[in-house]
Amino acid sequence: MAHPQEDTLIARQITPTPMRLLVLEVLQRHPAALSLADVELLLGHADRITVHRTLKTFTEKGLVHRIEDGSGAVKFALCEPGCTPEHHQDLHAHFFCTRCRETSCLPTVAVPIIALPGAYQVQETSLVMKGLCENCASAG
Amino acid sequence: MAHPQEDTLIARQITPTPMRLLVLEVLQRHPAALSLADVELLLGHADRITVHRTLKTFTEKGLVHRIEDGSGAVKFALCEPGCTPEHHQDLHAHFFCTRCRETSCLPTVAVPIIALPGAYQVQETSLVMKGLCENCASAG
DNA sequence: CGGACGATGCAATGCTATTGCATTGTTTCA
DNA sequence: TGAAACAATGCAATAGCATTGCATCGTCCG
Ligand SMILES: [Mn+2]
Ligand SMILES: [Mn+2]
Ligand SMILES: [Zn+2]
Ligand SMILES: [Zn+2]
Repeated sequence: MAHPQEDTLIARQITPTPMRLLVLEVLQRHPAALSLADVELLLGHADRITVHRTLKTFTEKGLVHRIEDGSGAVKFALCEPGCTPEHHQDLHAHFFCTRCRETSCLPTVAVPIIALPGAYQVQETSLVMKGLCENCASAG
Repeated sequence: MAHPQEDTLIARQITPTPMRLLVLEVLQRHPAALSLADVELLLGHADRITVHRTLKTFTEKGLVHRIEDGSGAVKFALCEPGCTPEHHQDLHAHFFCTRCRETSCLPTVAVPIIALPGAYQVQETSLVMKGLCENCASAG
């Protein structure tokens, strides 16, 4: 067993490959949510498209979730262990810092369940807050 | 007084021009939030960049608000009369239909005020729900 | 009239996401 | 074992949205 990450991938029915292990490591190592460009940069010399498809596979298998924070680029973050592509356990809010442009998960802030008037059928709810993150707020 | 919309623009300190009156009319006529491409299409032969700058001006003056619904394109919708660029009165949720790709304001659904742990400074909160709109849900 | 300023429109560019296709590598099975 | 089948990769190309540069036009003053 070379990498402990292999089990993580296999558990989600993702064939482990060197590239996928590298992307997973980067996601595990960084606390903030990462965009495609972020991952590409952190990996050094990785092909952008392969990383893109890796993240797409991870999303489809329930290993990561997508965060649309309005920054223009979709961010990705690891899911909780219990998540599946259909039923995510980690339905939490996200925070986008307008100063350092970092996006972070707020695992303690649950997305509220809201009853809509009329015949709306809600499939997904996203709650994004913008402002200054803890670092930037204290840095002035 | 040629157009009744002129007063609306003047009240927001926006110089009325033919293009701006046309864009405002389109926004008033359509209940759903509109993207830049939507407005361009509805206007017929309008220059995309001019419409873009018109919407930017409208946003800066507090006449419309931006909606980032994750569709890839930013949507725009008219604000309530009391809104200013700094203090929006209409802090409501939005709904994006995954079938017809229309985005609508939910004026009756207020964005919840959420206290964040730590030193976060929230400037703005966005609550977007995805699913089937009333039309698409009843159409099956 | 002539300058100042704002609005407009065309061209060009940047950035993100996505697809096509050839190649490589690995698994499967006769 | 060897060939077919399949998945993953990487380069090229494309699409779509947003934004900037710059020249032009029009209007408002002085
Ligand atoms: Mn998250
Ligand atoms: Mn709205
Ligand atoms: Zn920050
Ligand atoms: Zn719909």
